[in-house]
Order: sequence, then C-alpha cells, then structure tokens
Amino acid sequence: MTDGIANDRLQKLQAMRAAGQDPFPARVARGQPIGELLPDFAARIGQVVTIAGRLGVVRDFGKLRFAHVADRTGSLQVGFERDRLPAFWQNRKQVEGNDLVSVTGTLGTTQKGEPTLWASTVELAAKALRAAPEKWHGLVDTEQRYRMRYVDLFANPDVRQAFATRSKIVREVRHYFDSLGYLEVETPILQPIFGGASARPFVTHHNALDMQLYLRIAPELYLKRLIVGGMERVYEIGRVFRNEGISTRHNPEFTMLESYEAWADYRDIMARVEGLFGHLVTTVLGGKGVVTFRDKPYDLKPPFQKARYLDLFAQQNPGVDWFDHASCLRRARELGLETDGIAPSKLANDVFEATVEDTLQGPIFVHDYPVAISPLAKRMADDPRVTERFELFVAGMELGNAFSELNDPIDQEQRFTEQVAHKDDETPGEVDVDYVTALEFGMPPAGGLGIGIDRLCMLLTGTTSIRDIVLFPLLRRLEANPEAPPAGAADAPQP
RNA sequence: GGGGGCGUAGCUCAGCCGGUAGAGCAGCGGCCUUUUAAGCCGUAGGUCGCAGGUUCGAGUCCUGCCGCCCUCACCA
Repeated sequence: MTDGIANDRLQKLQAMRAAGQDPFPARVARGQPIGELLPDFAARIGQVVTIAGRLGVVRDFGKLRFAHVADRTGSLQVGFERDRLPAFWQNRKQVEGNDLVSVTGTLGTTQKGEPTLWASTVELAAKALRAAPEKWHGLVDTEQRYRMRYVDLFANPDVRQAFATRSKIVREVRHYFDSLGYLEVETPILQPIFGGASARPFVTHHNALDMQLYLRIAPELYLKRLIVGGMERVYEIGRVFRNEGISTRHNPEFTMLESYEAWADYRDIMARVEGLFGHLVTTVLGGKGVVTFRDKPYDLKPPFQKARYLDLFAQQNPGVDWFDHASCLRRARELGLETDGIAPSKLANDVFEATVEDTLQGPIFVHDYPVAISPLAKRMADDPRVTERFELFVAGMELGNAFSELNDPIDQEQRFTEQVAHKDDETPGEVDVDYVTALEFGMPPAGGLGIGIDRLCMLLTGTTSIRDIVLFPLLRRLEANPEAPPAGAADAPQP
C-alpha cells in the first residue's frame, strides 16, 4: 500500500481492464433520486427502478450480499442475489465499498421490512482506488476533513447538510433583496486603490498594464459609484480578501454582502436588516427564531434591541471620556491594551471592543458611532462628532455594519486626506480621487449595509468555527516550501 | 507572535513507571440467502509527523523543526 491507494483495488481495476471492462465508463444508466423513492415506498413495491450513487460497506452472505447506495438525496439498501445476477456474480468482488455504481432492480423489502432494491443489473460507474473512511466514525481528524473536504462531504452527511443550508441562506438573502427591487451587480475584485474598510490587502500585479493591484477588502466604493449612476438599489454578494490572522471567526477570504439604497438612511437600513432576519427565520429556520450558538440560545426574530455606542462605552467605562485621549489612555493601560503608536480614535475604540463587545449577546444594534472611526458615514446633524451608523452584534460577534452614506464630497476628501496622512498598513497610500469625483456629481442620500455571510451562516447553523462553513478554508500547504525547508531536507536531492 | 493540546496501520483509536508496536473497521482467503456497526475462522498491513539527544534499550524522556486544533493577541 502506498499513499493511501490500495493495491488490491488497483489489481481489481487492472483485472477489469484485462477482461475488457471499462472501470470508468463515460455513461451508465442514470438513476432517479433515491429521496423520491422513500416517502411512499410501500406503494412502490414491485416497481423496477434505477438508482446511482456511492456504494457503502458490503455485507456478504455467500449467495447474497447487501450494501447501501447513497446519492445526494438519500440512501437505499441494495440486495445482490447470486441467482438473479449470474453474470455479475462471477466478478462480484471487483465492485466493492466506495465504488460508484448504477443499479437497476425491483423495489421490495427484506424479512425485517427494510426497503431494498433487489438488483437485476449492476454497472460500475467509477472505480474508487481509495477506501472510504470507517463507516461508524466517518472522517474525524479535523485537518484531514479540511484538506480532503471531498472525503468529508461524502463520509459525513451532516457536513453536506451544513453546506446545503449555507446555499439556502445565500439564496434567501438574494430573494429578499430582489423582492425589494434591488439589482445584483458585480464590481472589481482587482482594485488599483483599496478602500471601503480598514484591513491589510493582498497585493498582486498585472503584467500587461505593469500595474500594482490589490484584491479588494470591500466592494463599497464601487457600489456607491453605482448609486451616483442612478441605479438606486444595488447589492453584491462576493468574496473579499483581508491579509490578516486566521481564527475560528476569520478566514483570509470570506463572503460579504453589501447593499446600497438611495433615498434611505440608516434607520431605514435597520428596518431592512430586521426584515432580512425575519425572512431568514421564516425560510431557513422554518419560523423558529431561536438558534443555539456556543451553547447559548439567541432569538433572531426581529425587532432587535438598540443601544448607542457612547452609552455602552460609558456604562462599561465610567468616568472615561471617549473623546478625551488622556482618559482613554489611562483606561487602556488599566485594561492592559497595547497603546504604543495607536491613534487616539483607534485606542478609544479598542477600549470599547475590550470592554463592551463581549457583553453584546444580542441580537443588538449598536448605533451612532464616532466619526473618527467611521470615515465613510454621514455625521449626525445635531452632533458632528458622531455618525449615523450602526453595527449588528450577536453572540459578541460583529455580523453587520451599516450607515447613512457620506455624500458630501468635500467632507469625504478631507477624511480621506486625514487617513492618508496617518497612513498605516491598513489604509491606502493615496486618496481615491475618482470616488470623490463621483460624489461631486451628486449622490442621493443613501443607506448602505455590509453583512458577513460566513458569520451569518455560522449563526444560523450553530457552527462555531468559520472553517466548518467554508468549503475549502485556507491551510498551510504541506509540501516542502523552498523558503522554509523541513529539517533534514538538506540531504534531499535538489531539483 | 504568546500559552495549551494533539500527530501511532487506509479510517477510528489503545499503548501504564522506558523493555520485541496492538484492537476494531476497511482489505485479502474461507463459511453462510434477510443483514443493516452482520457473524465466525484465518491472513496481510507500520518511516509511531521529521531530525537530533539521553539511555544497554525510546512510540514513551529531552531539544529543535513541521502540521493541525483550542485560546490570547492581531483583525471594523
């Protein structure tokens, strides 16, 4: 045995080829979905049908064998009888567990009443050269599950179910916005200037244009150009990329929903978010609004609680003034936070995150954020230090971010200039002049929203690690990396 | 990056205080026409993550490295 390929399976494959049988035929008799057969099985007894799928463990009785066949919709026991399958019987062991097969036969039951397809024709659809994981435990090793998701998926039905639910969630998000007259659009992933969020970008290069490009950290600035263009209601569901740490809540590429609606403000968007959750509770959770996440229940049925950002800050940090750097610094040190080289507004927000975020079990809208940490949001008319912005928190996890969009090009340019002046790795090195130009042509008042789809799916499915709701989470590659050879690699022949 | 844990057969896991590497499932050879974690008899399968060290002797103890998980930090 080498590298997981079983020699005996290879030998069977070669024996079949030698006998003129193709172990990977282009087509076999197509099956009907197994799930269609099961609900009224009793009424179907006697019918001749074909099913196709992956073969489970074979239970051998000498002149009779049983095995389940599973397709995407379900699984059904197949009975193989020597007397009904004389041709197949001779080489029956060439078809074994984990092979893909197409089986035609008569629906019936066993003596114990198990629904069974009594086979009359068996076709090998594709030979499996590797055995399936153990039937009882499935594939358990987390690393193997992520690295070999294809095995995880066929071996662990719960995993397939989780991704089917993710698919449904995304579909229902689309339905919700479509029903409100939003247009789904696609904007650039390769961007010459990155913006719309604060995060380190991935950097790449276009050869023909000899141009440095960034993978987007957010689609925001392009979507708002569309609002200027008169599209009025747009949304995008797409991948964004942030060159930062990996954790149970962070994957370097993740799926973001962003929506923008002209003539709406952040109060309207709050209602949209509640509408969206109401829709998801009905369609995805079957009306039951309570989900369990990290062993705690959360009621996702709107309406949601609301609290002002500065009120929450004051509650957890009595005597500390968010806008007073000295008092925030004192508090940050008390909390043991990193304070060196941190901008005052960021430091104040760090204090907020350290003291408030974990208390936000929610669902709760935290609203009216300081302008210094909200460079793209419109100021409140009666207090220019804060903006018309809210974030949605559930289980201490930030799920969404929304605001009345800043459409004053002069204010916007000043804020961009301010950012560039205090540039760090997470801010672009130049002002997005074209975006300011777009605003100069006039953008209607608008409300925008961003929701992390992966985290939304985690919440709705009770999944605690983002890797369990992303099909192929980023992992370090196993092969020797020339920059970091494994110990002992010096003895290996160099290519 | 810090702390903790894990890595043994294709899969799931034992392996105690250092003394010749094990089981179940899958496989192979048998028996069995109603099983469904089938059963019974037999058989094969190992770079114990990698590399060093200590020792008469290392899966086990020590060091370094690789990978994964958890956690903290980072992270709108």
